[in-house]
Amino acid sequence: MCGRFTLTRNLDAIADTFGTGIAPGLSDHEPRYNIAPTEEAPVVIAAPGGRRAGPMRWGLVPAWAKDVRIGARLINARSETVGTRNAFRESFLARRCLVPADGFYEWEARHAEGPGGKPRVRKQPYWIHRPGAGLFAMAGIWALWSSGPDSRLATFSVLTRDAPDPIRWLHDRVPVILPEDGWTDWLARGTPPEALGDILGSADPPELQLHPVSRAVNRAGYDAPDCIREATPG
DNA sequence: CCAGACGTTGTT
DNA sequence: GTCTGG
DNA sequence: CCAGACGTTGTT
DNA sequence: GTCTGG
Repeated sequence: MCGRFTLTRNLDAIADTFGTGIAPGLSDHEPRYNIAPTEEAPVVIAAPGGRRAGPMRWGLVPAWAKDVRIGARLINARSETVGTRNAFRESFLARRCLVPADGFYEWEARHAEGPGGKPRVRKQPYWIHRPGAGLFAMAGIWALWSSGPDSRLATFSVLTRDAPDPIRWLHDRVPVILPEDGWTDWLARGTPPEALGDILGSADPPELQLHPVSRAVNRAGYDAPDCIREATPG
């Protein structure tokens, strides 16, 4: 499921929606139409002076990891089990975050014929977003990893849940999207684990729309407005 | 006890 | 670091 | 998530 | 087919 997402709004809009200050590393954020695993994105956490948005790498690297490469496999965490998994539990209990987004992608495998009648699969991407393409908060967890005495890397993972009916035909999992009234408790250090489960379990997904887009988005590293432009599939 | 994994998705 | 499997 | 690689030796 | 990188 959530293997790509968009964040086309500028920093002012993010700061405004999430009530954050901006960490130094974010001052140059440009609209993003194709954020892929291992890339950096702005993430909101609770800080002493209030919420703060700072850059983190997508794909959680636990503190005990010997190698950053584990992060490429830890881009999603199932909300149903995130509290019990070795790789996620500590982050779930102590380091939760909001991942600002205004859309994400899912793919439909279309079976077609290639040259010589050979079967091949065309992967048709769909952009999924709120009506009006407003910002929303994906539930996330994060970790700090040290590769040496002076180098620290902040990484995050996006929580998932069963897809709601309007999306299910396309995909059975979606990111957990937290309503604004759950943000503070989700981010707070002191929220008890039971309450966290309630927040995740009661998070009704917002109304979502989807439409097919150019297969240009399939290529990680291609990041331009036509990633979200409506395309005729097939 | 030690060694090795630590995760999700989708597809059939 | 902590859990699971052998 | 998708796309692209998947490997080593030795030579320049 | 499966793993890695983005």
